[in-house]
Amino acid sequence: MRIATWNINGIKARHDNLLRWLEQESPDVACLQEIKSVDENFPRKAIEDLGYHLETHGQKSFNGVALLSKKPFEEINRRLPGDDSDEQARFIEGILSTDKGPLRVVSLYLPNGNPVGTEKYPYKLGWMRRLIEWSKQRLELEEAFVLAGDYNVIPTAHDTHDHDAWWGDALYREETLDLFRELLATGLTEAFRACNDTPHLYSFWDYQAGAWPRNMGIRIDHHLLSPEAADLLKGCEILKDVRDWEKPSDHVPVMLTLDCE
DNA sequence: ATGACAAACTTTGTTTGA
Repeated sequence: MRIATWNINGIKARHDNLLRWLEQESPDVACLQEIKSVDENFPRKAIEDLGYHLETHGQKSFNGVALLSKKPFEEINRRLPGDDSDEQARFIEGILSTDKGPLRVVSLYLPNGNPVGTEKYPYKLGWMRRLIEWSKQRLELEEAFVLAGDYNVIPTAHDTHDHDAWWGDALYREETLDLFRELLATGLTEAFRACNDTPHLYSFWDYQAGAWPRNMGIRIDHHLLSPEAADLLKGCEILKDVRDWEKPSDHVPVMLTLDCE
């Protein structure tokens, strides 16, 4: 089973790219972020015509996540627990049946948190603490799950083109990395780094300043696996060619392969 | 030293993103 995560930066702007990519790669599951659409306006038909079941958790203008799956979802849960006042659409969980048992797949869009010093940064840290709690509770089930998404976290200096340029940013500073490590320490495996120790491979390149042609990127889109999912890990790769397409997102898809059907 | 790019809506500027 192949499970992609991709921040598409707007379904309206990326609809044709998404369709072309789904036809080309044919992932079993796709976790999308920044759909930037309310659920009622999400263009479903062409995606469903490719054979995908589609569930969204959208909001107007910003944020928004979606799950696509060739298999039907047994259950869908929207919103990350822990703060009923949080109105931002950043989390959707689906449960699938596989030949190795149930598999939970989450598409998440972790808050950016910039600028540090505004209310946005403590919102990010609070969201990460809620995700840690979610992970601890789900791990008690001892089932396979995949937390896939745009984490807005640069895990290590190997995941940026320039440590000094990024250090201190909300994506790459002590408090952020402490909580990311705490999340991993609940018992999760970061799939890409479990498969590939080559430094300076990225999943995001800014639209500005020629960041893509100069390869000034960061790796912030991740799959975190429960132990039961990590036992099924076969591979994980960044599909960077998509960044060269016409009208690209600033993120590229990252594709996880698990040994289940 | 500065700005630089894209998307959506608040739409001919502003807000957000990273």
